[in-house]
Amino acid sequence: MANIKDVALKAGVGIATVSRVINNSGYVKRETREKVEKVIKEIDYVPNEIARSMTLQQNNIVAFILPNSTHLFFGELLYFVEAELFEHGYKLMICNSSEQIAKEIVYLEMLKNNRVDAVILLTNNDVDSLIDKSRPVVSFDRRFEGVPFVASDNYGGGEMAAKKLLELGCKKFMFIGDDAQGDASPVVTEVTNRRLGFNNYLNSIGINDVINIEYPLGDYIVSAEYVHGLLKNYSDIDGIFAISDAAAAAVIREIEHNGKRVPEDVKVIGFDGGRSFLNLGKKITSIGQSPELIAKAICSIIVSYYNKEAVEDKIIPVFFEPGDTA
Amino acid sequence: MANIKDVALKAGVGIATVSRVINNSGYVKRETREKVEKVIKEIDYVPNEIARSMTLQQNNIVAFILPNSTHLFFGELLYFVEAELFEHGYKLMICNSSEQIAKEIVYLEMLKNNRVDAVILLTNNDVDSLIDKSRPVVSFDRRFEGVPFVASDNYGGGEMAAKKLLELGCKKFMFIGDDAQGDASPVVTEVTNRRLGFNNYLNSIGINDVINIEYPLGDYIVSAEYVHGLLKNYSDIDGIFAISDAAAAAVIREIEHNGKRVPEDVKVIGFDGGRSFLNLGKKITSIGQSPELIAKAICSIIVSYYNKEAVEDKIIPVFFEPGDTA
DNA sequence: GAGAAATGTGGAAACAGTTCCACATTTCTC
DNA sequence: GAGAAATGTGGAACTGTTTCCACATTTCTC
Repeated sequence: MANIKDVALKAGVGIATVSRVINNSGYVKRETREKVEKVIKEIDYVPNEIARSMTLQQNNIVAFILPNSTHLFFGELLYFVEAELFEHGYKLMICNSSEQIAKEIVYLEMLKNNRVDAVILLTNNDVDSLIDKSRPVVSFDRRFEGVPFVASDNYGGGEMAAKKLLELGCKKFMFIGDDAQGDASPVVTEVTNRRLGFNNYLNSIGINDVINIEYPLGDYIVSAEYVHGLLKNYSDIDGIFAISDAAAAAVIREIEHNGKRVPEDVKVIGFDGGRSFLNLGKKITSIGQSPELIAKAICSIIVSYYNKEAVEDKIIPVFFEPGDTA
Repeated sequence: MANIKDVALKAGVGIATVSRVINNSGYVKRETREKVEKVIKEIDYVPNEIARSMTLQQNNIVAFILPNSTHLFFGELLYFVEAELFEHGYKLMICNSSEQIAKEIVYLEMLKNNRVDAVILLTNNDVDSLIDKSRPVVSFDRRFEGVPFVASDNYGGGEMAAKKLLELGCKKFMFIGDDAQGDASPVVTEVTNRRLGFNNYLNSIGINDVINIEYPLGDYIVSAEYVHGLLKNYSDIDGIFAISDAAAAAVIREIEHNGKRVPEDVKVIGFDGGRSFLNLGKKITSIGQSPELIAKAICSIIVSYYNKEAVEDKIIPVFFEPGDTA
């Protein structure tokens, strides 16, 4: 493949001049520019971005580490992040961790090697010590010391779900989420915030018997048996807030399987936005997160890094998405 | 950040020796190796992959151009492609074209600049002239001259759907797909193959009144009105094969909206595999494509490229995925 | 029309590695 | 124990850019 030297030689100018033409920088006489441009076309020269990134110490590659792009919401987020980065001239490298910390570690190392310009981190694991904080990192949904953070207003979302279920006349409430640690844990995850928003609001109006049950991490893969086991002891519940739409769907299936009707007997609100092109029958009522706004927030932080501006955490509003299950 | 020279200096050896230690190549005395390794740890040296790719003329980055990772099947494919590439030590750059040829063009150009090692192409556009065929390219679901090709056995899938609907007693058939060109077009897309498999099989047993109707490209975004318009003139149809599960879902919704029952009055088979974690109510009966097998086929072609082995097209079997709609 | 400012150009260093080659030392083989 | 083979090491060229710097030429300004 032709390189800059070939162009310079053929055009009878110096390498520096060709570089100036390509980058539209410095002074170049019109005729010289035209001559060079002609040669570039002729020999089909394409600047080597790898060599550029070497001198510039910058490659405009952003990496996105996420558990699983198959998860609808993550997939949407990925889509919008990519679109937004594209607008700003960055490329996106995707790293599915499949929830495996080992894979996350390998990726985190690899990204160091590759001098990736920025990393977007979406993980449930405690990888604090592995993050190269000397480089731009943005974390979604999980706080790490010294790393800018973007998340939906999960606490507000929890409150919203509680209010809605109350409004609809529910009396006995349940929260379902992968919130292993409970209040004792030092780590306040965003899932915890959903639970807290939900519980605290209900507590604040005198409802103290909210049931909180644990749903396995990685909410998109659950067996019917598992869900059955979770729910079997709670027959009087009539208002459920689930950690995700996927969890909500699994729960609704189980409830209906047991002969109760949703939403007539039990109302269920999920989280993420209830979108699904494959939905047949009911649409899940949900607290929506906007992947587009989140993506924009993440990217604006990355852009700020590039411009050496100060970066700060961002909390994105959620919205109520009506459906057929509450 | 420390570089190889720093290591060499501190360890009192030559740069070449450090390189040999890192890459485990050539001869290095045990003591020397240990000394170097110690220094690497001490000053936290991480080899710069950009510089490496420059000399090696290879960066182990594969790009995947696809319309939209939000589409469930594409998202799954992306997931498995990434996982498979990871196993082989490659990184994946993702390029959502959003079906816009303009964005595809920009990406195709950019990937040339970045000397990406290989490109996986998933497009509906005629970008033949834009493909840099001097470099490894694999195309999924769309044939380009001189580009290795991977696809599901779409023709077989069409036959399979026809047989199944016949088996279930259907009498009047319809195919719904984004197959604008019709038989007259020179381009045989894979969608065409699904249609042909379906039609040809029915024709071969004497059924010649199959209705083929057009469904808009980008099957994941359609309005109810649009679908209504498509179907309103065909009240006697009782067996439908739709181009995708998303299309099937839209069609089923419309049919039920019009007071008919699925599958009692009309049976519908989709394409892709019927998977969806958000499904409530019916699950779509479908001809399944295996994203995992497809991903493996794509990656094995890329690996063959790297090893300078011959590459050849691969057709991946499909399977019948039972559901509630046929 | 002289001196200053603006414009135009190319050489060479720098970026951070790999690898060929030459040379030195050690180990083997008969 | 001599010659051959294997092992060990560093220098330097090379990958393809950008950019600083020095120098040349043109255009302004009074």
